[in-house]
Amino acid sequence: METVTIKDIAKALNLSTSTVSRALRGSHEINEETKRMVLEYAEKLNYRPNPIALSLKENRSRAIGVVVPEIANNFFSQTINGIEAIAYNRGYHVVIFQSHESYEREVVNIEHLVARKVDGLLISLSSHSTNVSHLSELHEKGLPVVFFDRVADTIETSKVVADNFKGAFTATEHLILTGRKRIAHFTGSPWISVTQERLLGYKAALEKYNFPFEESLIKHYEFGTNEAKEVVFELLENKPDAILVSRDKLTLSCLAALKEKKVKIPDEIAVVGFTNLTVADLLDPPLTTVCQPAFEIGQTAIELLLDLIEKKDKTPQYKTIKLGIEMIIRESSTKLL
Amino acid sequence: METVTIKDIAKALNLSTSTVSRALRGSHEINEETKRMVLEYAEKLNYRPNPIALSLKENRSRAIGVVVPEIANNFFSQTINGIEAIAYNRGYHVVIFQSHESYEREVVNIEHLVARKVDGLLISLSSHSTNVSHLSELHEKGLPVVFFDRVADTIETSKVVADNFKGAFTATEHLILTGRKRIAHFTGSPWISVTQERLLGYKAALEKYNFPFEESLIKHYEFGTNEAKEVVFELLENKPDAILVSRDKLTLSCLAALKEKKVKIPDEIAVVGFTNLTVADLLDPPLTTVCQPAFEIGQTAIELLLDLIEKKDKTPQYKTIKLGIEMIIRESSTKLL
DNA sequence: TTGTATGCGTTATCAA
DNA sequence: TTGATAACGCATACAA
Repeated sequence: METVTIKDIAKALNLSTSTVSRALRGSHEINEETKRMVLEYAEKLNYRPNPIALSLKENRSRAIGVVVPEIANNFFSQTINGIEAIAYNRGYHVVIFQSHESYEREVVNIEHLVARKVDGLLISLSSHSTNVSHLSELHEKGLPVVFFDRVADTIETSKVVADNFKGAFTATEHLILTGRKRIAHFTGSPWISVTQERLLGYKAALEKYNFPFEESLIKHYEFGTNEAKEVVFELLENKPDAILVSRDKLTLSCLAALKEKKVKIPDEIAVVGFTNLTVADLLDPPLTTVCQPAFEIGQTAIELLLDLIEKKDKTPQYKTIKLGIEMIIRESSTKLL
Repeated sequence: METVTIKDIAKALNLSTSTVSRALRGSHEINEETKRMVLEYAEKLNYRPNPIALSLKENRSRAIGVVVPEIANNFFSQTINGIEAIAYNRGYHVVIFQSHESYEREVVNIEHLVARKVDGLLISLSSHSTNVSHLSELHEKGLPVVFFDRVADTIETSKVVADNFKGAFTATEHLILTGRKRIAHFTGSPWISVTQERLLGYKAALEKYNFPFEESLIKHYEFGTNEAKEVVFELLENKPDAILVSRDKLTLSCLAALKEKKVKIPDEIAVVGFTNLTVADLLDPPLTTVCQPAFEIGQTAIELLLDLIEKKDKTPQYKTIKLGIEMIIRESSTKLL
């Protein structure tokens, strides 16, 4: 795979590489005629500057590193689309890594990205990343980092999240107002920010209506342990009449578990899922969802990051942006209440 | 973001950069004691070789470029997981780009990847890539390229696909054997390989059972045009009693369209979807699917690619691998036949 | 066993 | 207006 370099052009045109470089960069300290010649010839040979050489020289790459727990997930793939849409327009490209919910993989991924001299980092923490020193070090060294969705409270930088508290509050309130008495919450690892916020929202709604908080109605599922369905079965033993579920996969597992136990939805148990599943409408009954604005989260996050990158000289303006979350109550999901 | 370089180590230890380099590379032409010292100090400073400098020097990157139409799609995200699993173990990393079903984006993506000196390319063509000269040129220049799923017949290199012919044949035969008389086929752009293979399988099954082939029972949907649901409505005018649908999104659109028209599935119309949707079991009735081995396709593709890359000196051994496809007939989807 | 010099592709600085 | 040179980080051919 040989490629055309400035040298090739210089040799062919009997010029020095610096002159060719100037011509290509559109410098003004150059003869118009020479410039024309160079550009023409470069075009003919389909010359492309070598970004690797540029990276080495400038110690940057015009690339953004993105680390997500997984991409086979509606929320994250939609977020990535939002990130890409903006990055593409602003001349950056996006390098995506998956942590697969593993702390170790996350650390390795980030090392790779840093070694590759990404100009900034967008990250949603793996569910096992309780220690974030790998990130705080980078942040202190001056690498622009923006968190989205699963954030680290201990690191002071920009963050973009959905209003998980409000989402959980609204969903729980909805269940209460439609007559549910024993509302369970099936959620993810207790130490990730999203889980905590949702749990708080759930509790706040219970409190508002003077519902008792029952520990046994909360179940956490941790990735890579037992089957999520089993956890739902345990939950069912405590006789909930509604379940508020966090995240795509847990929602699917919950529905599968209920189906397996032949539980009638929503007659016996109502379900509300925090999910960006595209099939919620097709289910029977249609699933009531609390939907995160994934695309917008991605867009907002990359915009904040690019701002940090491009104003790197000034003292950084960190922002935490909380985007509205939408609850979609689909017809018939509450029909029997 | 300053980083530790060989120079820093050399200076601190009063050595030349070459000695340090040798120590780090584990060369044998070096004093054991010096080596120990260097390694120790490098460890202490958390030295990491700069892959960009290496890329510039060696004209390669230990990175694989992957171009897919979109990642917010079960099939492709699962494929990417397969690719990553192998690449990671063999010391390569994976750079993912989306063509968003656009020929122009695909061309730009590939240019980026080539400029970044990827060691090889894995690609599933966008639905608008009828012209593949951008790829054949690269292939002729010696860049290892492996196609998966949506392949280019005109380029002679390794390819990994599912047995789409057989999948469509089996599905159609299943519909025939369960008593369907007017089997429609709702599918994607006519010029992509997958569409063609499936169409052939569908036709072959009809032929085997002496069913007439009816042009009006075939509908193609092209991304970015009108609504997929509208196309299904058109199809319904021709009174099918079964629909074989290609791809995730089309299957969802088809189900949504049927639901909107209050068509009873499978009583009035049976549906079989070529899809890797994880919710097929949860639908009512459960959806019969023809399921591509996405993870394995990814694994196989990257293995072939790495073989091409690592045996670049020898004359390349191109293979076309067709992986088995699985039809999952879920209970009750045929209950009334 | 170690050091010096060179080159990968590009641009910035300085000299002509 | 143009050219020569150095530098980015690393590895290696060659010299010591």
